[in-house]
Amino acid sequence: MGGPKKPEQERCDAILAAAYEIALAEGLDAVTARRVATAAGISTGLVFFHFHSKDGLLEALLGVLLDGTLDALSDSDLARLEPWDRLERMIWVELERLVEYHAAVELIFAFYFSRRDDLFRARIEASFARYLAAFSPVCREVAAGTRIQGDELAATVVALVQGASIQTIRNPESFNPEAILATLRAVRPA
Amino acid sequence: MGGPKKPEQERCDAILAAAYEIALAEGLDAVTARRVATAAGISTGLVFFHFHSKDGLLEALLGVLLDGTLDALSDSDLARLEPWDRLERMIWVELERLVEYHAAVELIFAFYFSRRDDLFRARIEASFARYLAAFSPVCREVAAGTRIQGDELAATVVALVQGASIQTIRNPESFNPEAILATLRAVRPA
DNA sequence: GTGGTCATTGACCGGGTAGTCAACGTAGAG
DNA sequence: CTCTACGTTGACTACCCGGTCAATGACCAC
Repeated sequence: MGGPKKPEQERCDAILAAAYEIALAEGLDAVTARRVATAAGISTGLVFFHFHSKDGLLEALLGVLLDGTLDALSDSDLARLEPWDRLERMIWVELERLVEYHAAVELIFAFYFSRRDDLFRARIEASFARYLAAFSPVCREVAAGTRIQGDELAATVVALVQGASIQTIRNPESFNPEAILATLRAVRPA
Repeated sequence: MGGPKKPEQERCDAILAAAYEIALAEGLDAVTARRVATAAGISTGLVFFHFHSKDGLLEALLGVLLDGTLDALSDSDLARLEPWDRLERMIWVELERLVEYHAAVELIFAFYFSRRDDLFRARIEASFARYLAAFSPVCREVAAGTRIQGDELAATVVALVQGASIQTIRNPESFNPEAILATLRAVRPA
């Protein structure tokens, strides 16, 4: 028994990397303490030593997923554009990211729907809510002086982007962000 | 051993009803042969006698879900309306249905994301595809004579409706279909 | 009645799971 | 060098799962 020691951070990262790989390749159900331990080249007990429980491991894994896929939304360097152009640009960037990270986004949805308690949902909900927060300002600008209500537009945009994420998961190859963008451009208020 | 006999149909319905109830109340993971049998007041063996395997039971349950929630889309009695009014109306009806059946829709998504093989996904995909088929004709009519492309509009509408279904699941109480409809009306082409 | 068909039971099996723990190495402090 | 603190191991427990099956009863045709 016993074996070489590594710093906590390094071990945790290795375990999470193994869990991430298994989840991507075979889905959330395949993420068991044993399989993760084997994939990381350590014993099962060590997983619990570092993450206390399986839920602890999954929470950490969810954190990795959310940090890597949903938390880059920003319109800081777009301030010079007209509001509608900025909105279009933000949507475009987001749709491209959804295509790129569709496997990770699928895992996030798998987390969301695998449980009904708040353990995972609260975290995911917070990330989703950031969508609304990110789109709201520009939507209000776009709506100003039109018949459109800013908050209603923001709700619609969020629904559209999230629906697009489902399309991306359903069929990553055939999903075409350009179709949605083209429609938006065509209904652009004068 | 042995016990009162019931016709196959009646038994299957009772088992499915029990499974449905458990799934709604506690999620898909809670649907085990034992729990379903207990809830239906029968023995575990009988579940397998009637459905052969757990996957068989889940497939049947998914069928019940899809029949009850996604398969009523139709625009037959709306032919007299202008294309755009018809599209609005269809979206409205669908959004209201999503709110009403949000628990069942959530279960459908749980089915979708619980597995990555085609056992459940193919069935759900077929139902989702019917969305596109249902919206395509009216979208083409709406697009005729405008800068909008019919098929692109249809893809956008499907994404919007499916995104709205996620919003409904996230927060059934606060989700407001009217917000989306109002935005659509505001961007309605002349 | 009698025989046969079939729904029904529940104990049972093999297997995978989360989580525990006493024993054991290893490294660093004194 | 020794002692202590802690990372590490893997066998172990308790549990629940899907699935099987011989025994059993209910029902029907004759």
